[in-house]
Formats: sequence, C-alpha cells, structure tokens
Amino acid sequence: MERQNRPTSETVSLRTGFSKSTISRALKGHPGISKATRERIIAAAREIGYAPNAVARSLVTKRSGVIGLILGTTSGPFYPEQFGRLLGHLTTRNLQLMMFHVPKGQDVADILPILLQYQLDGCLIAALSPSPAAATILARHRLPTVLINRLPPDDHICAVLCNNEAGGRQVAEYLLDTGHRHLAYVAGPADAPTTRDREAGFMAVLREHSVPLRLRVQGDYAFESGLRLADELAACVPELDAVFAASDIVALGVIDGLRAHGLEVPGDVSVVGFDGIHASSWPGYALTTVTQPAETLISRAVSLLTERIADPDVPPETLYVSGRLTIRSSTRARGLGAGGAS
Amino acid sequence: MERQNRPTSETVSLRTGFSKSTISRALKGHPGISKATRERIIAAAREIGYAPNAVARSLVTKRSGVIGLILGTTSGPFYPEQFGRLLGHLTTRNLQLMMFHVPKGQDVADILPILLQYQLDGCLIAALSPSPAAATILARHRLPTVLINRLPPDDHICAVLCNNEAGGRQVAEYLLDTGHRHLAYVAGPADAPTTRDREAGFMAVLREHSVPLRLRVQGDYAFESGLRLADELAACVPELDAVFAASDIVALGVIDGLRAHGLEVPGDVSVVGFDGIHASSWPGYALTTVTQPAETLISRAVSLLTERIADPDVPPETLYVSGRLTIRSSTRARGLGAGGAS
DNA sequence: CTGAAAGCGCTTACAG
DNA sequence: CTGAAAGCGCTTACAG
Repeated sequence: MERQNRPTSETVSLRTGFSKSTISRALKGHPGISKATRERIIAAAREIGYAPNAVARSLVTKRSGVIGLILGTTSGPFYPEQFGRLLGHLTTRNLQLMMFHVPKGQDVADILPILLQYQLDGCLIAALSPSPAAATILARHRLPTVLINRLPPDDHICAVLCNNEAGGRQVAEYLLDTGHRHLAYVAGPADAPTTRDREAGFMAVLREHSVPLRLRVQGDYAFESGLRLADELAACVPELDAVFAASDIVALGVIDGLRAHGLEVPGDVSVVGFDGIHASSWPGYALTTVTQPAETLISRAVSLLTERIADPDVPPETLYVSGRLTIRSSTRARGLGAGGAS
Repeated sequence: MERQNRPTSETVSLRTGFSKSTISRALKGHPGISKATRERIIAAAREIGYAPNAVARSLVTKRSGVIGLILGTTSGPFYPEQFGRLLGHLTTRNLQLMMFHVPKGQDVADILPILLQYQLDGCLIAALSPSPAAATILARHRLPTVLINRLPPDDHICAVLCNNEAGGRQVAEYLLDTGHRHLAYVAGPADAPTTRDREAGFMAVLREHSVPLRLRVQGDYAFESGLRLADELAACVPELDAVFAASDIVALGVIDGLRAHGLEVPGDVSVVGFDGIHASSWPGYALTTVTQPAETLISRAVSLLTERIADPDVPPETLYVSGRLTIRSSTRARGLGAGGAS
C-alpha cells in the first residue's frame, strides 16, 4: 500500500518501452503520436497512477499554472465572500491559487521577495494599493498583475474597479430624491481609496443640490467601528435623517448602534451602505446599499490576467464596472414633496 | 527598466566569481562559509535582486514549502473567517498556501490528481469528509494530512475537531437549566458529521432528562435556509420555547424568520446556534452559541501538520478541543424553578 | 511517428 | 572553506 517513490515518466517509459519524450507528448495530447501508442501510454499511466510533476514541468516551461492572490488584512467580509467564485473562474482555466497576506502597515513590496520565488504566472491584488515601488518590481519581473478595486500606481498594471464615485452619487441622489436633507457620512480608513471615491461622488451631488453635509465621522472596516460611531450619530439625530456608510459591514454596526439608542431605522434615520455583502440582505437589517457587481469584477479580473499571461505585450487596461443601488427597507421617504431634488 | 531574464545563481556566480555551490550555501546560511564570502555574496544578490527559484529548489529538495487547503463548497462563514489566522500561522513557518475547492457532490479524490501534481508538503481539509478512497490515495503518496472538524476515514490521517457532541450537550443542559421544555432542533445537511454529533449530544441530554424533542427540521449551511425553516417553527410556537440550530448562520436566519412571524426572540422563543461566527455577536441577534475555539483549532492543525512534514513517521493523532458556551440574549430563562433539570 | 540529448535552476554529496 | 559534477523530472528542439 505504501509506495516509496512516486512514479515518474521514467517509470512509465520502463513499463511501456517508449521514451520519456513520447510519454510526455502522448499524455499532453501532442498531435504527432499514433493512436495506438497514445492509448497504450495513457493506460499505463492510469494503472500506476502517474501524473506529471508540475514542479519539473514549471522549471522547463517557465509556466507554473499558479496565480497569486495578495490580500490586505481586515478588509471586511466582501472579499472573503468572493473566494469561491474566484476559485471557480481559475479552475475553469486550469489555474491554481496561492494566497498571500500583507500584514497591516506593510506594503506589497514587503512580501514580493517571497512571492516572486514561486514563479507565479500572474497575480491579483485585492483590498490593497501597491506602492509605486511594488509596482516597479512587478513590472521589472514582468509579472502580469490585476488590481481589484484600486487604481494602478503606474500604467504597467491592470485594474478592475467598481465605479465607487458613481456609486456614491447614486446614494446621494436617491437620498435627496426621497426627501432626506440632513446627511451624515461614515468614512472608511483614511488610506482606502474606495471610501474616498465613494465620498467624492456623494459629496459632489450634495454640492450640486446645495445640501450641506451635517456630519462626517471616520471608521474602518469593522462592524464594531460602526457600532461605536453610532453614539456620535445618535447624538445628532434630531437634525439627521440619513447616514451613508462607506461599507456595508460598518453600516450594519451603525444600525445596531442607532437601535441601541432607541432610534428606529428607517423610522428615525435612514441608513445606506456600500458593497452588497450577504448580511445586507438579512431581514434584520434589510440594508439599502450599492451592490458591487462581484461576478463581473472577478470574471473580468481573471480575463484581464489570463490575456496578459498568454501575451505579456497586451497593453494594460483599467476597467470600471457599475454598482447597482439595491433599495431595501433601511431607508424610507421623508417629508411630502421631493423638495428640490431632481 | 525591463529586464528580460530574472537573475539566477549563475548570474551571482559570474558577478562574484564564486561557484553556484558557494552562492547557494552562502545564501541559506550554511555553516562552512567564510564570513567575507558570505557578505560579498549577499550584497551581490541584493544588488541584482536575486532570490533563489523556489521551483528549481523544490525539484531537488522534494520540499515545496507549500501546503494545500481543500475546502468544501457552501460551508457558511465560519471557515472563511479563519483564513487570515491560518495564513498567519503558515507564514510564521515559512509555508505558503494553495487553495482547492471541491465542488458540491464531488469527493476529495476528484481533485487529488491535480493537487498531487504540485508536490505539496502537506494538506489541510476543512468542511469536508474525504472518502476512504481519497484517504488511501493520500496515504499512498505519503502526503501529511490534517482534517479540520471531521473524523478521519482511516488511521493514516490526523484530525483536529471541536468537540461537537459535548457542545450539543452543553446547549441542552443550558436550555433545560433555564427552564426550557419544548425544544426543536434545526439540523444541518444530512451528510455533515458535525451536525450529527451536535444533535447526538443534544439528544442524549434530552433523553437523560426524559424531555422529548418537539420538532426536528432539516436545513443546510445558509441563512436563507433558517429563514424558510422558521415558518415551520413559528407554526409550533405556542408549544415551542427553544430552538437549537446546528450552525450560527442558520440560527440567525431562524431568528429573522421568527421575527417576521411577529414572534420575539427570546421573548417567545429562545434560539441557540453553534460556531461563534462574527455575526453571532452583533447586537441585532446577540446569539447564544457554542463558540468553536478557532485559534486552537487552527494552530493545532498547523502544528500536527508541520510535525508530520518534518517527520512522516510521527503517528497520526486525533485531537478534540472544546467549544465554549457563550450566553447572549437570544435566550432567557423560562418559568419559575429550574424544574427538574440538573 | 519516435528517440537521444540538452537544459530549466537549483542543491548536495564528494573531493580537495 | 570552496568547486566540479551529478541529478531532481520534466519538455522541446533536433534528427531520423
């Protein structure tokens, strides 16, 4: 039962009498091999449980068939919820996934020395902006790279982004349309461009309608942060009728925090999030949110990557895909008329 | 800026005048190398950005430094919430993680032909029971393997499990102690041993106290499943005072479903879950649950694995770690006295 | 259609 | 303390 050494192409060669070259060609469906030979070899390989050693293959082909996923820490549930989908897209293309974490406070460049040893075919970066230095290293090693939800630091790198600014605009327009006039924004971590873009879109619409922002508070990507911030928000409620949080997970915390103060959502205040995580649809929250087009985001990212793996000279692209405003019952119309908004 | 070929040990050799052997030894801190030589080589390596090719190294050492994580589909949020922690433990040990998904209805054995090509040092299997056939293949290839939360199909494989049965017992004892007498169990997928063990412990205590189970319904690992099942549960509520669901995610769905029927949790019914996912602590649910000792589960799994990677002859172990009953406000005491329980 | 040979980039006995 | 050589298990021109 316990075999000491795994079979190699040599083993199959000895067993069938064909050379290692022929074994290799037969097994990968190379055209110039006779049907009889091919079948004989495939049968023998199956019998002894032979499969080519991917490490040896990578060394000669200089293709590992593995792509790296570089993830920032503590990004909330949105990215983890996409793992299965990502793995599915990669599997379809016979690609494997290797995971890398960038600890808080560190840069992509810090883990690159390790990552680069593994001769990956490409990499995906999510929830994290690589520094220009990291981008330079990536480019020098000609490693095809696609950012998810970040703008590339230089023009060697691809990106697929949810249109965060447009999403922020949609939220503002919707809130104004439904009669909200006293708005607060709960920002994400200061260094996250996503939250900045969402805010920029949101604020632009407020300015266009000459509606001032009543309150701006700063959170991160944790439920607890929303919970805490709700104290500040609750204190302003008489003069506040809607809160827009930069991410769903924080918005959910805000809702629970507001309720702890005896306030009703949406009775007293409307709350809107951004992302479309699973929990946003739970009846306990029924969060109105901008749903990121996760399927498109992931499938486009994989396509951009595989195109550049196939041909490194395909020029980099940056793709924007639009989020969709999903109206649930954490928001409700205020006042009588729409009062000036669009 | 664009370098055609990555530097190899040959490059460093040419630059420093030392042989590839010496380069290799110097860079990995081999003892018998003079200080001057070592420093010279390290400096040169840094200058040209040389790092050894892990693929070539793996081929000769027969150690890839990569472990595989095999995950079942649709297992709820518990495992995804542990990714960061797992990656942390592996990074500490200079190990990388490659991810594999087993599609619904398929067995571990189906993805093994692909996984085995990558010459992994070991693998972790979570949310999934490998078939005996899969275990046999793993053993034949002498691939150190640790199951998380599943009993091994044979005695070649290690496992770390939360003591699910003890957890189920704790829930039953707590519910009886607090005066509940009319209980329902919401099972997980029929093929998940975790739900069976939780149920076994729960039922054993009910039997010991001669308390019959009023209702048993069958769910899976999705929030929506709890939501739907709540219809059935709500219909029995006059005669039901507590519901134990096999997983938190389903318990949360049950709570929202019950509330949709105008029932109060815990006012009309208590609800208990199992797992200790993040959302169980959200004030909107404040779910009483058995918290799995995630940190211990993961760190022990990694230790068992690395021990067997270091020495394949260390005999397999199965470790149980206990969950902790976390009492929150989705449950409350019923009636007057404890009424016979304990 | 098939094989012998070279080579991918390392590591590691074996010598010295 | 250092180097020359062999070899890990493949693939791929190059021949025939």
